Amino acid sequence: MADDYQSPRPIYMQIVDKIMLQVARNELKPGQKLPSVREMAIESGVNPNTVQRTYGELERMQIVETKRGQGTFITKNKEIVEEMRKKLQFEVVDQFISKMKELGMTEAEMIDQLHYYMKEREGE
Amino acid sequence: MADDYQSPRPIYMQIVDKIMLQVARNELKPGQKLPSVREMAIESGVNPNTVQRTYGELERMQIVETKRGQGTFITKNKEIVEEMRKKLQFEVVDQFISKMKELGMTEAEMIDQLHYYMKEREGE
Amino acid sequence: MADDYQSPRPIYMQIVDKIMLQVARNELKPGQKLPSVREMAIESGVNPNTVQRTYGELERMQIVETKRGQGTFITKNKEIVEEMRKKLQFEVVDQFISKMKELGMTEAEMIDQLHYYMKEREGE
Amino acid sequence: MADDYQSPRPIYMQIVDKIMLQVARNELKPGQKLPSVREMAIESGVNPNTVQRTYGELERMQIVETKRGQGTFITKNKEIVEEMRKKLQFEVVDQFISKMKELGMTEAEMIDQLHYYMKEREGE
DNA sequence: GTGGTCTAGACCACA
DNA sequence: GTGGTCTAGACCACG
Repeated sequence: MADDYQSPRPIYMQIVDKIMLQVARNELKPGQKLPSVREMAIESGVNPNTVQRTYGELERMQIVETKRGQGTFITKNKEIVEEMRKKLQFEVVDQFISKMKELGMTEAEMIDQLHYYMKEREGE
Repeated sequence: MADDYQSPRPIYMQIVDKIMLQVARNELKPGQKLPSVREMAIESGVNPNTVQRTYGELERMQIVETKRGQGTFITKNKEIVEEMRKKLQFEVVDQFISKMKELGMTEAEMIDQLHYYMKEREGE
Repeated sequence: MADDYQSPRPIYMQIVDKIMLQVARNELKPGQKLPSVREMAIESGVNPNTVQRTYGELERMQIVETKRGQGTFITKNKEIVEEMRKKLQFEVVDQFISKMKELGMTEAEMIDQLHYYMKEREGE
Repeated sequence: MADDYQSPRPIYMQIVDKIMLQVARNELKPGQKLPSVREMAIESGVNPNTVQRTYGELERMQIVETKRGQGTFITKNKEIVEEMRKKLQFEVVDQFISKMKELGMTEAEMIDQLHYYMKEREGE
């Protein structure tokens, strides 16, 4: 459903990405309950194993907490959420700068390119 | 050598990336001969099969031409090289914009972030 | 099995040809699962690597899609299948016309030859 | 020059093809002298080894005779030339019929296709 | 179970 | 010497 079997990115990580994004945008709020593994599997048209792995990964990152017998919840720890948000941003910007530098571009050129392609996207 | 065995990106694609970058920066010039499969294998510390795959991939992209018994050469077709260069740039910028938008940022904020992290990197 | 080790055409391409033909003749239908790499390897009496290459090639041609952990499937995109069918036909006819013209033959003569050799083959 | 380093067909066979065609069309006449290996190599922009192999192949087919110290000549044996001409034709037609049959086409359909693509080529 | 990558080592035709 | 193909066998992440 929201997953791409072709992409080189593993499906379970695609779902991780999606959830992290929803958290970062506050669409999923601290303390909110996530769908059960089975529900999410059906929703996403994916094997329950895959969702299990997604939740495991999110738990490792402390973005999510599993309460036995109750389900899986977004952490209430706002520091962690904030940290994650910053890390997401940082990674995007950092990767952009690194790659543009590899291509031999200066900061001014990066901004030029940015303007140029933003215009091309207008109306989206 | 220049490859990372941990990266999820396959080694043969890492070498593809490296060569494409060298072409984009004109460090590898149109018509120039690449090291033979065996030489490159030793240089890169990988199996010749892996390099073979790299060269095959580059040939599919028309960045490289192979002449039987003579070796593998950067294409002399400058249009293809230019197109590739643009595509590389576009992908980087496009991905940046998409991800930043997903994070809910405006163009002004993107440029802010860019400035901010560029300063942090000063001296590199 | 269905491959010819003497032919100048690589084995993996012979298998590609065979599958494309089966698709063109609708013996392999859109969405249908192909044998796993290992199964096909045994069926065809070749190394799994060789089949892997075959499937990779077919995927590049978009005739086949691979879903992680599930297997390899004929594309459901009927346009691509139809396009492939036409391309196969075109290539055969085009090559025939080109070569016959090189031999200095007119259209009438081509048809004559066609009739003549078709009769010779009767009963096949 | 007249050779294609990209084609899967070996260069020496591409030259063989070219010469056979010239003989079939009587552009090269029985008894006529071919250029020396060195001349032909320069003409064709190819390694002399490659031309050597070409002449060897043509000699094996008895289309050409080498007279020591004099050079290489098209055979005067018109039967062989005629046989070759027929064989060339046969192979083209035979391959066409085989492949069209593999695609599941009847004789009528073959002729249809032939007409169709001949029209498309008009003006060439 | 699936496909994907990699190594090691071999053989081949071609230039 | 060059690239191209193939086998055998291994390991991996993924579903």
